Amino acid sequence: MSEPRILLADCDSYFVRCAMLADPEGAGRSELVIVGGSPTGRGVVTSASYAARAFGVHAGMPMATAVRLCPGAVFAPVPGEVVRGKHVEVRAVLDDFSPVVEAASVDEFYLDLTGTELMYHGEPLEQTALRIQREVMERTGISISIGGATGRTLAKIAASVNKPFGVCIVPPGGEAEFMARFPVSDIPGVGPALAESLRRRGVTMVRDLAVQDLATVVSWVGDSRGPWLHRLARGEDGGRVSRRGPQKSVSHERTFPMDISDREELETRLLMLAVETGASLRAEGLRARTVTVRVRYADFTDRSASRTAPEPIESDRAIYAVARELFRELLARRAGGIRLLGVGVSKLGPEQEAEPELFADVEGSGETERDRRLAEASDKLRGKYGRGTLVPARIANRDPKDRHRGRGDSEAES
DNA sequence: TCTGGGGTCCTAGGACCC
DNA sequence: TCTGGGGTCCTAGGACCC
Repeated sequence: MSEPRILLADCDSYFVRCAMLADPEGAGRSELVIVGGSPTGRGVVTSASYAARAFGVHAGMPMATAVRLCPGAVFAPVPGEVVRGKHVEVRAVLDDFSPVVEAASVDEFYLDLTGTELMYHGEPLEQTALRIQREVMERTGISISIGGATGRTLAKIAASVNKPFGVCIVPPGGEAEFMARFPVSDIPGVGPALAESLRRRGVTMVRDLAVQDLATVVSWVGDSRGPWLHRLARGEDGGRVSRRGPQKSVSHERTFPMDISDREELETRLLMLAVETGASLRAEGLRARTVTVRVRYADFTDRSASRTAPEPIESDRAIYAVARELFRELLARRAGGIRLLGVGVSKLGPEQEAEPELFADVEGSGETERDRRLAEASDKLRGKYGRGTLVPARIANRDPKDRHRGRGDSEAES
């Protein structure tokens, strides 16, 4: 068996690069570019150029803060179309280099080059990585950084070492030494909560963790994360590259520009979200058994309620019917201004082409054949004439100015 | 400074069944 | 009489990732 040879290709400030390509005359001409929600709204920074990062701007920061820190920047919305398009282009280049490519997110790809030594005539992994990097840049205009190691987690950490446009390969056998220098919070999967609980035990760096025995680490972080974290601290990374499984949930949520207390207004928003979720579900060719409603109150506490139907559903009407019941239960539990509302579906399965009479009025699902045909018809209309063509009467009857409020940032780009 | 939107995975308790 | 153990499903909440 040859040693695992795993690469992580990570696009450098990907959303910024896409925004520059989407708007060559605006963002494309500036060094200071910040991509995210509206600068005056409640959004956060999705990505900032390296020049803007020098001002202290970083992903996840409220836009209002970013404006204050870096007022001279060009503020751009998320360029959804370019983001999706370049993802496909980058992927195509990577497919030419590796038989196994896994898209871990829109801007990260794992490559498994295990067993390709003959194909590459014994070329050192670093040379291969440099060639991949150059070719991605030439063919797509996207800058990537590449990390390489015998496991996926180490490859991912390595990719961050020489960013941007860098390559870092961890030599086989050098894994433990490589890991020792990092804070535990640099390990993907160790977030603020776990890092803080380790810090209280005197562990900040991976090297502090590596000297602990397995039983101790398990007693600290639990049976499921303990063995994983213990091995990783020693540079033992069994993580390989695999195809992603089927999608498990579909959801849409929206933070309002101002908190909303009015129930009618909230139920109208809920309907819009149910329609969006239904459309996304059907676009994937899926049906769902569980509907979940999520509410975030003004004080940032989240509450959710979910219900699982005996039979899968797919129509906007059926999703909304369940969502409204759940929403009213949530409101009964706690009143007050609401900042965010979300509708999600899970327990997904494939859409079935079945005999209409077999599915008509299925006991318990509350969804009829008529509901499904109506949903299918509106999908076709939307596909033909664009989103917003067909909205439920309750939404269409509202003031058009009103309809625009509170829409997502990604829609502001068009 | 006042905190997005889309996901995945884990935990823990209760219901229900054998 | 007052008390088993395991498996599976559902629900709510939370950590984490990009």
